[in-house]
Amino acid sequence: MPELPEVETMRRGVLGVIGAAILDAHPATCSYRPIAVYPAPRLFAQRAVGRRIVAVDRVGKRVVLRLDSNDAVIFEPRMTGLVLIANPPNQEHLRFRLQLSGDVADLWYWDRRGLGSVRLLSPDEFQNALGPHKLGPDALAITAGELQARLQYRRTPIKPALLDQRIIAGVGNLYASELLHRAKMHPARSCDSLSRAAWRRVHAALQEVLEEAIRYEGSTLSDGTYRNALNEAGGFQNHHRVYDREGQTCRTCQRTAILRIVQAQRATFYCPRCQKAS
DNA sequence: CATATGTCCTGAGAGC
DNA sequence: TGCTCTCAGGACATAT
Repeated sequence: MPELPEVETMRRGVLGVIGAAILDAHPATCSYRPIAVYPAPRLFAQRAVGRRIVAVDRVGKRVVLRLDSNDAVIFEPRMTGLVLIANPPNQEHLRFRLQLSGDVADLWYWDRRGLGSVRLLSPDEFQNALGPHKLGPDALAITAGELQARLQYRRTPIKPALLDQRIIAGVGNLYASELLHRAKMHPARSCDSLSRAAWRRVHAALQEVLEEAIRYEGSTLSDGTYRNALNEAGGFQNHHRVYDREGQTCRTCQRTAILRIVQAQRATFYCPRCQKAS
């Protein structure tokens, strides 16, 4: 489940494509149901071929190639997507290929479950699909005040609220649990019960955990799906304090077993001693 | 508007 | 051992 740290790692891994021109753009032959490609492949290629890549950005949990035509190519990995410049984990889940000019390796989109997408959007389309009414401020750029202002009157539990991309972009299920543990905040605490000091704690923990996870190049869970652009595993899974650690001892208090609960149909992990309910 | 639920997809792992 | 079943969760559609 690539979240902000994993997608940022993918982005950094493909910065070498900046300056290259797109020679061809097409779905990979794949026996599975095709992933979403927009516009349809023929038109996609028509608009992409011959254009030069001028920047590689991240927008929430997506990798974005900016083209000299002002169009953008958006890779959205969702659960199991990868943006690669070498050695895919296997051939059968390769979904899309961008052939590039010069010495630059081709850019591949690989996706085991195929829930992700590859899109080419005009500036208008980009605004409609990924503009500020669809996505909140980036999790690495948001201030403590903005975070508080956007959530403080909600009556929902804080953990699922942090997953709402219109509020804040980039946080997913894994890092929501991790950041709340660092903030010593119970995941079921109602947003409208948090003090200003508590919001500052949550904000500081958010920055901390994302920056640390980026340093370790993201989390590769036991299914091994997530890889960086060179098909290497991340390292942050070894530093998780709660995620996927049900029944194991809390690394902070050294005495309490981590609990797993379900909120909004998603698994939440927390330490009942370090993250008090009130 | 806010909030809740169902859906897509594949493969790992559980249970019998 | 081999089969069937559940589950993982990002984003979006639809319902309340």
